[in-house]
Amino acid sequence: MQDTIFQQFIRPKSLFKGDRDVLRPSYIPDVLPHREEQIDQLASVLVTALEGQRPSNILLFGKTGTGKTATIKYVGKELERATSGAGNVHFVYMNCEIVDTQYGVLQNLGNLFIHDFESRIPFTGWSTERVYHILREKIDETRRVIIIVLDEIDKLVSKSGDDVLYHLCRINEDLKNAKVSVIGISNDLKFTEFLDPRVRSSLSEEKMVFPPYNAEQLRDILSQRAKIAFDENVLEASVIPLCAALAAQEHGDARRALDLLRVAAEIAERHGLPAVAEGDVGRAKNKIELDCVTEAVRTLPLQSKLVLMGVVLNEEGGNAKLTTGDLYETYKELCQCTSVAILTQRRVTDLISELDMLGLIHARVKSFGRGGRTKEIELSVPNEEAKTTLQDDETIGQLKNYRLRYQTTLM
DNA sequence: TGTCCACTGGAAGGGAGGGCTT
DNA sequence: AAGCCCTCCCTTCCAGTGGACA
Repeated sequence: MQDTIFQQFIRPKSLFKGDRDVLRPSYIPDVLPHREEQIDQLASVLVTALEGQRPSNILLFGKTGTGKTATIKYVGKELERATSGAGNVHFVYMNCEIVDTQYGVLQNLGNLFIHDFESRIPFTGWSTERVYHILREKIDETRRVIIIVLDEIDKLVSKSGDDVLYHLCRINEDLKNAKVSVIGISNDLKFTEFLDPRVRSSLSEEKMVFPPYNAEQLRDILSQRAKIAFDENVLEASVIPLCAALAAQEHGDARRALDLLRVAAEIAERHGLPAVAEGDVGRAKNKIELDCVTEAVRTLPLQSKLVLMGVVLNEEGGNAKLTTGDLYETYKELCQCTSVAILTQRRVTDLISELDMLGLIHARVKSFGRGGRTKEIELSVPNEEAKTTLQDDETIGQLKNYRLRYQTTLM
């Protein structure tokens, strides 16, 4: 094989033993280290379902990567296993970041109980009230205890209010044969403040908080998965502790720790190395951060891209901090250049807030006394990265080598 | 102490676009 | 075809505001 034209393309032996999905956060292992307490607590509440009774509604809190989703899915699996054969408990999971409207949640839930394709609830067209009616009917027909898990429930509430939760919390009053209990999962401890008091008390019959993992616990989690994912001696001794330490710094995020390990291994593999070294973890960290930025920028709507481009070009022109007014002027200029409709300043302030929430820019309200009160805006990601990704957009691409006409500097 | 600037950010509502019902 | 419903994106209107300045 040596000296043939194929030599350079031969892929080195994979560093992964088998399925690399083991290192993805979506993988649910058979054992969840350091979540025994939470599992027991959940089991003690949900055991009621096995007796055919409605378990209390539960709210789970905890930052990202603290194992909330994995734990609840694990418990759900166990619960269904415990009832195998009888099947009198049905466990339903829904992520409210993906389905984030009232109608959407009811429609998706409803369709889980409708197996006949013809009579499925359409994704639009019906009144919410009607969808709720069907859902209630279908749930009642099951004659089971239904446990509905709403992940990222805070996203649903902040976007569409608490009407769905109100419906779901009082659905039992209208059911004759089935029983429903709701489990909400949230990153945000304070989200219940926005709920109607009746919904709040009903939903938080039981509350649980998932603490962040510390570095030691993260090491255990990584070691457990690494055993499944890699052969021995593929990881240098310092790799897992380093991944764990880096993730522990970020509020003990197990998801981040797993990503670091997986990406580090992929990098080492691509370089044809026989093992993963400490340096690969550093490279993985940079790659993950950069990928997050490019992905966030790439998927922005055009108007937001133009606003961001305004920030990028201002920074390039030496105007690193700008006000809403300045940015709006730049934005209008860019719209004219690209023949895009100009939005109002009110709308652009919302886009600025969205970019801020995505972490692409940093905008804080600042008062300049008689100079008025406005936002001070700066880019919070590398300029080059943002610009290159923005220019991949067909419309923004027209602005290559564009120099701003309007330029001011902040006092 | 009051004024005033340049906004901020809430509220209400319009209209386009998707699709169902009658 | 007309009449609904729901969501999304956007506009219009406007009360509220932190702090420099007179």
